[in-house]
Amino acid sequence: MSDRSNIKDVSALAGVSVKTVSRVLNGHRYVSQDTRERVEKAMQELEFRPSVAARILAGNKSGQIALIYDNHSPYYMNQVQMGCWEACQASNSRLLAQPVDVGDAMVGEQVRGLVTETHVDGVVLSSPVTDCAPVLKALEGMDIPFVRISPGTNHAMTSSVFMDDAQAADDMTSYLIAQGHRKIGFIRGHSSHMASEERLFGYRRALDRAGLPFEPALVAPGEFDFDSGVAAAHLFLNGPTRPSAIFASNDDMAAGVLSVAHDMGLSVPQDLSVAGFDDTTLARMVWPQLTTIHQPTREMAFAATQLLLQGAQLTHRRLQHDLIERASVAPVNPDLLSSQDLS
Amino acid sequence: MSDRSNIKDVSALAGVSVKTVSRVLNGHRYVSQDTRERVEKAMQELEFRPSVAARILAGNKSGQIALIYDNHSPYYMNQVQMGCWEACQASNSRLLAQPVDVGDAMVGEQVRGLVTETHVDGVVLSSPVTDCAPVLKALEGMDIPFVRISPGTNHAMTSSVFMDDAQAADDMTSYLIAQGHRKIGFIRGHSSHMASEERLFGYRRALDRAGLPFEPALVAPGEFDFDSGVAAAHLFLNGPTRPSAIFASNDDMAAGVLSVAHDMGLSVPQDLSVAGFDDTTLARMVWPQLTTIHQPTREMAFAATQLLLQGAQLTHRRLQHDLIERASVAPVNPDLLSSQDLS
DNA sequence: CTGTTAGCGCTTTCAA
DNA sequence: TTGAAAGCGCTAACAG
Repeated sequence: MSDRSNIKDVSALAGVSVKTVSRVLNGHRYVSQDTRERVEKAMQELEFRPSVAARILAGNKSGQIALIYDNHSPYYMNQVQMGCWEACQASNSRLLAQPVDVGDAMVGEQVRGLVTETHVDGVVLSSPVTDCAPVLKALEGMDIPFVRISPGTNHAMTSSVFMDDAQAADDMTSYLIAQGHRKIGFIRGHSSHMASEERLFGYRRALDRAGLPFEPALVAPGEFDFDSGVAAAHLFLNGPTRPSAIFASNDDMAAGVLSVAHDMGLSVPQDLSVAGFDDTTLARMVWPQLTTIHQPTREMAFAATQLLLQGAQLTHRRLQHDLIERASVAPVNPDLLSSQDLS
Repeated sequence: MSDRSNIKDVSALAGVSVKTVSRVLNGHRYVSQDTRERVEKAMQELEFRPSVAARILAGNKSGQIALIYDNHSPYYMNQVQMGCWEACQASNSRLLAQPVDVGDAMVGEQVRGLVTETHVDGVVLSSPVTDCAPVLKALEGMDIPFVRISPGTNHAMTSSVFMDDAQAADDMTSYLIAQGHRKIGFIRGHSSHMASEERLFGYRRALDRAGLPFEPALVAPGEFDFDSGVAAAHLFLNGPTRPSAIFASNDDMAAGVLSVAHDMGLSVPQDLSVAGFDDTTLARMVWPQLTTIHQPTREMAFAATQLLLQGAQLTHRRLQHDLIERASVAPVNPDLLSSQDLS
């Protein structure tokens, strides 16, 4: 705070009123070219930087938005932060990234506090805060715009950015079919997430289009966690209708399947193909043999932030996913299914 | 901004002056128990939240600090953010996390702008911004306290928190040597991080002490990301001087090496030992076969932030690293090195 | 196109 | 232990 100069200093140096300086600062029209230049020169000379605090207090917008997240995967959050950050850069806004604990009984209050204390103009919610009831309720009661990235529920409630889960699941299923698989186990996602239903639908649609029968025995329940994947893998691999490929609705469950496959001495993908959704790019790194649907996390964050900053009314944007094939998922060799490999 | 209540509303409801409310807000002494309770009740009733902007403008401290970083590894940044965040929580401060590009010619100006615009009370610098001359110069010229996490240069300049990178790399290298390895590939870190040089030094020192030759061909460049690890692994494993162990300067790169090893059908650690620095515990969980130097990143960030918030004068704290051995890294079996395993 | 005058919501003197 | 008044640096009406 050594020698901060203020708008008054600038106006004095430039020989104009403070209001004129303010106009220049905010890019208003109706400032003569000559005046504008004089003011800008003065600002430069004094290294003038407008106080955000003062602008907030005087005006009605802060130029700040908040990103609220509950940190699950570093990679996921990194992508989200970068996406939001880039959009803010482009709009000359500041980003306040605030972690919360969606399990905390006080989350709603925390968010309310954050918003009123900092005067942010809007809020970006990333999963799983997107579906955290206390937070949504707090935000709705505050008359502040917010956008959600991949909301699982209540799509109609706010603007949101998401991907086409049904198509993604369809793509992956079709890919597996093209590899020669005929019995493909599917592990559902958590029932509270809209995406789970969508993915199941996509799976069925692909089977249907390929003329393959839908077998209920090849669908296992799941809750998006590692243990669900383990349970489902046991169900499939020890059951009567043994699939040659297992498609999990997210990467944690796919990890569970891989773990079981490994324990049983099965090689992936020679003995069993495992596919999953990939939130983070991490899964791909960790398990190169995993073929995944890559979710465009960063792009979604960017788009969501853009939507918020542009003040778009209730807009929904669907972004494209990618199917990322890492290892060649070998066509099924039924003989191999029973052999006990080394590895 | 629907119905924000202000300090005046509170004072009216509580039947006291605004100054008294302010006193309660700031935890001043000299407020009678009775008055304090009345005020607190009024605040609660009105869901009062003090405007940060107003407090900044009126007072001389903002209750905000900035964390400035240049995002190289998501894991690393996640840990840094969490550490800073926790320290802020404890001190009731707000954290502004701001990415910058240390290569940008304007980075100094950007930081200067950030500081004066937001009125932050202090700044935490994480590597490699810790050693970014334009930023350091800008900060020094502003009379604002700042603390550095793992600075590579000018230790005496500011308070800092760091670990002994050379010793850590030395420890790991010595460990690998003790396991019987004689050819140990080393993957350097990003050149903008001073720690990279330290680690290379530690690697060389350990070799030297053990009487092993330093072979330039066993040092690969790296940029702290997954792809660097992949590239380096290819370089080593397909090159003429094939090492029996690869030591990566961070965990993202170690992951890349593991991925390649897997693709090539090599078992770790039977065919190839892989070691790395580790910002989180995640890498260790995912790859139990990985031996790592655990960097107390989060702890360093926490300590640095604490130092800043407590206004400690020129303090340096060195935190201890740990060598975490996960799987028994089998002594080298040269025969295995050329065999192409199934797996 | 430009200037004047009130505040925004708080903290800080200075009194009581 | 409490209160009254004067700003902090800016923007928002209103004038000119």
